Amino acid sequence: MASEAIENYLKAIYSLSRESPTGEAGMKAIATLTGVTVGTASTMVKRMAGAKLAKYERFGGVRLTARGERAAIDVQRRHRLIETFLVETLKLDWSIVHAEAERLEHAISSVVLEALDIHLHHPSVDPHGDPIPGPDGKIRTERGAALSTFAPGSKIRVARITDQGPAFLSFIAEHGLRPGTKAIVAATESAAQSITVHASGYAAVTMAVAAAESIICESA
Amino acid sequence: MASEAIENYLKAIYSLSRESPTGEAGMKAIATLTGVTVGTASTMVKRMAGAKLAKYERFGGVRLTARGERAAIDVQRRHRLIETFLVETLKLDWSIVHAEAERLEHAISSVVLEALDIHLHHPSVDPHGDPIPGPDGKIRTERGAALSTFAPGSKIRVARITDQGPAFLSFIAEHGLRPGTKAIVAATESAAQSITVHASGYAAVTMAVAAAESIICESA
DNA sequence: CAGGTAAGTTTGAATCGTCAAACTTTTTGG
DNA sequence: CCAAAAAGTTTGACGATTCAAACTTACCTG
Ligand SMILES: [Mn+2]
Ligand SMILES: [Mn+2]
Ligand SMILES: [Mn+2]
Ligand SMILES: [Mn+2]
Repeated sequence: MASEAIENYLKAIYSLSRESPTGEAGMKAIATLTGVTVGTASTMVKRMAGAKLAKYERFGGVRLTARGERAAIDVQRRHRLIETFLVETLKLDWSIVHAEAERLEHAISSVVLEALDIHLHHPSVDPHGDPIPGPDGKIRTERGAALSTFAPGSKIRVARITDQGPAFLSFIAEHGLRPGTKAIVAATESAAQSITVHASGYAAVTMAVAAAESIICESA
Repeated sequence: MASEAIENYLKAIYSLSRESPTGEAGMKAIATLTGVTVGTASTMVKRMAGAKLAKYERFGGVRLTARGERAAIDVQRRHRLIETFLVETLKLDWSIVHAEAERLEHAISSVVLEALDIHLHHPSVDPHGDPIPGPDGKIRTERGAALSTFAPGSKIRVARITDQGPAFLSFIAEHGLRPGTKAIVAATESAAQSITVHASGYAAVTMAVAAAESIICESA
């Protein structure tokens, strides 16, 4: 099995290459996401290439091999099931579970994981709305567009939150913006680079368009 | 915080010195319990002494400092609460949970731990009958005597199992011998070094006296 | 008490993961 | 096209944890 460190690199490379148009991750981004210096990331990626988990050439981008990708998805499944458990069963606040899962994901065995999955009745998304990969590594495709792309008057449903920071999560939850809630885009103000959203039963909230990029929604 | 390795040494020294008459643990025993060579144990204990977690002198026994003991008890609390959770909530078999908890105990934060404690309604013993230390480090004293010390005809109640091996645990569970069950000592045969126990609703079972040392019971 | 055995210690080496700092290559904006 | 800037690579070092093997001390047994 991959070490805890390697598992973190796998996740980082996986999610970075996911959102990059080239399908490759840069060293700098890998280093930042894993909280390590660029030199360290470079060294470790080379080691991962030796272990047939990643593929890269000097000064070129990094991508995972099939083996590496599968391993990354496994870690992601563990992470998301654990987050779901922490919120659903232990009633922890969704704003803190990401950090907790970051450590537990490396210590849980597949026996415990599958028991957790059964206990939670095979959830399909985690508390942030991210899809939970199946035990076979299959992931349901994610739909939706950033809140920032909706026009005033749009009726939306929050699908996912891509910023896992506790402060942001707490802030938006106070205004009802959690995965599943419905809301209306009340206004956009291009001069102020702001967008105002109103979830029924909550006070309307105005936030920067940049912040609204982290809220993925569907038309509703 | 202590590293995962150090936490394992802490637990080993703690439980060994607990059961030793001198209150000290030997290097050989520490090494065996942690699955490491004696040289490594020696090196690590010296390091722990430097960190004021253990106290020892060359060629003398090892004991924990107050700080070390407190840290060891914390790990034990985590271990036992996790075991309880795995059995009670996730319905895993008690014969395997020890090994699982051995890894998870190092990854769980106090926030998650206390949430687990609440979810389980503050259990006082783990699935093997071992007491769960309180968050303050207090441990209820353990009563009972080894099954091997009871005379034929004794009515007993199983209190704890001190052998955490899956094979032994599965074996005795098949004969109803879990913490809490009542049974009668049907016979002892000194020539065969055996003892026969009968739990109501189960077939009587004969085992070596040495094996019966691992089953702690009270008169009932 | 004298050996012999068991227990404990030291040393030298290896692996893993990391950093800082020097260096190299690529990219980018005039 | 060309000089900074950004990105990436290497090297040397370090701390943590471990092993094997040589060595030392303590404990027992006849
Ligand atoms: Mn992690
Ligand atoms: Mn999540
Ligand atoms: Mn452990
Ligand atoms: Mn136990």
